Amino acid sequence: MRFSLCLTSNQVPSPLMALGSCSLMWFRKGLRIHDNPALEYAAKSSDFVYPVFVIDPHYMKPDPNAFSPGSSLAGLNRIRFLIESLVDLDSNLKKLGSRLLVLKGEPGEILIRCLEQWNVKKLCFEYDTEPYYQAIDVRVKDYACSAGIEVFSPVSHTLFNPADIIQKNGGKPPLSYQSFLKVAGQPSWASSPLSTSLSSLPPVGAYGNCEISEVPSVKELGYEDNGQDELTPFRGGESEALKRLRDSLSDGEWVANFEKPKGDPSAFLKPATTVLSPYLKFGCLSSRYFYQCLQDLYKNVKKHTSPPVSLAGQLLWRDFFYTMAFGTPNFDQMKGNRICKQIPWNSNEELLAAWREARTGYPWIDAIMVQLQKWGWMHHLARHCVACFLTRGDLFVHWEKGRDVFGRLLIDSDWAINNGNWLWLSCSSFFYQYNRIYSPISFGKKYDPNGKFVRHFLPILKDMPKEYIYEPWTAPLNIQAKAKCIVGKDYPRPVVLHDSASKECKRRLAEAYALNKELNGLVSEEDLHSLRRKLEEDQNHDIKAKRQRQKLIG
DNA sequence: CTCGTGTTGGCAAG
DNA sequence: CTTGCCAACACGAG
Repeated sequence: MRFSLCLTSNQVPSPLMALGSCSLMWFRKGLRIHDNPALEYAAKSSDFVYPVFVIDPHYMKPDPNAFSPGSSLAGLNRIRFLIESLVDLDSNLKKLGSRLLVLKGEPGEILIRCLEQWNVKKLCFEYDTEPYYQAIDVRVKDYACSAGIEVFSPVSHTLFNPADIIQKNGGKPPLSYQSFLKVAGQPSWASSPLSTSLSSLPPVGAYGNCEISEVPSVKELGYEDNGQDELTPFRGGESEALKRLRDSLSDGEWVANFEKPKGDPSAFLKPATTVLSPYLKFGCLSSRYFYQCLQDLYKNVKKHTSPPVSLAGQLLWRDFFYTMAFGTPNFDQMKGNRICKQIPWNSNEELLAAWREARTGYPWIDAIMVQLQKWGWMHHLARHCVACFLTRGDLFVHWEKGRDVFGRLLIDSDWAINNGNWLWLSCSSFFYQYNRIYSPISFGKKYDPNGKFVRHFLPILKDMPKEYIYEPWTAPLNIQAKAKCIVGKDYPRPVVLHDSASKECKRRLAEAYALNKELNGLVSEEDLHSLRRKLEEDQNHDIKAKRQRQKLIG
């Protein structure tokens, strides 16, 4: 376990010190009691513990200009999930004789003010590898060190410490999952049981004139009841996370035989996966505890699946992306990203909006996008389908645009994993077989030939016969009329033709790959610009040639 | 340099 | 339900 310790004890003794030693536990992710080393350390030999959560306006303040209800960064479903998680955390802290102190403002600034006012001796918080927190944490740590406050910042959000893996691999993160597994080995903590219970916590100290509040409601944060008919069915919080974990683990056979690629993306009444990702994202569930439970279960069965497809393999994917993201400058963009292929994506706002607003005209794609808006969660393969469609499969829109939409609307959206998967799906990194394109028609049909998933999330198509539900534009007009869904009026026509669009995408990627190879990855903005022009010229030439051919035939 | 491998494509044939 | 083919890539081990 890594932590930084600063004991430059030049602090002037204050009269308050006689009251006993105080610790501050700063919650950000890690919204849990179980397996929380920072909380445990804060509680150890302290007379008072201040459990603090700072409401960051950057993340929580309503933004009326955003394309969906929520803040500028997070949709309402995820904000609600976070609030529920905080309410649960507060209630669990109360059971231990403590409570959650909620403050509002820029987190670094607020934290420093708390440290100043409360005579804190130990500052404890879970280490966070995201750039946003890295910047805040440097500032807070600097202050704490200069004030002689001990800082304890353990890595407990992931199975491994990304920095350890990078070091073991010679300074660079392992670029493939298999090499990651080899370098990572077994987690250091896995040999002994994790500490998962706390019997009590020291009381909260006096907090003077700091503005403390209870966990606010979504309404108190300034969000109107938007009257949306269907909200996410997933409730936030550690209690819910542990319940869901126990439910999943209770079917040992299911866990032992779990194979990620074999799940049914159209299952929504009973999803084909655990739906523990949002709880892992906020740390309501410890990934280490989950991993340990899985190892215990595997020990007691005859045979079980293995990484990458097993359930434990999914946690390792999470660590893989965390490590890649931590060790790759500009991981969240194409420019200046060492591992990202430079591709002349377009920034067609109309195509992007059609995708985002579930009106591409492909019911399978649109239904998934509605599920994203309403639930903030979709099956992994459903995410693949829409991400592929937006980028390398059909629309050739920049993956960063899709990343932003997912980043906002998913309740489990996680900076490292979201960016990693968009790099993957767009064939920008990790995965390069751009000929393998998910069909927006046949992929969904394979799992759900009757279109139950489409009918649920796109009720306008609920009476469309199953023969046409994945391609309603092919239905004869009388059938469209009978189904009360005229394509072009009640439901949009396809924004592109999949056959020709996907062929064009493949051609563009082939050209872009060749350019990346030729320039050894050092593709400048001008290079991309001229490639874009060349591709357009070729396309126009193709179209003209086709017209000529048609003229000759006609 | 070659060769094997890579979490999850689509399609047709057997 | 399984197999082979499509057309083809990057990466890393040797």
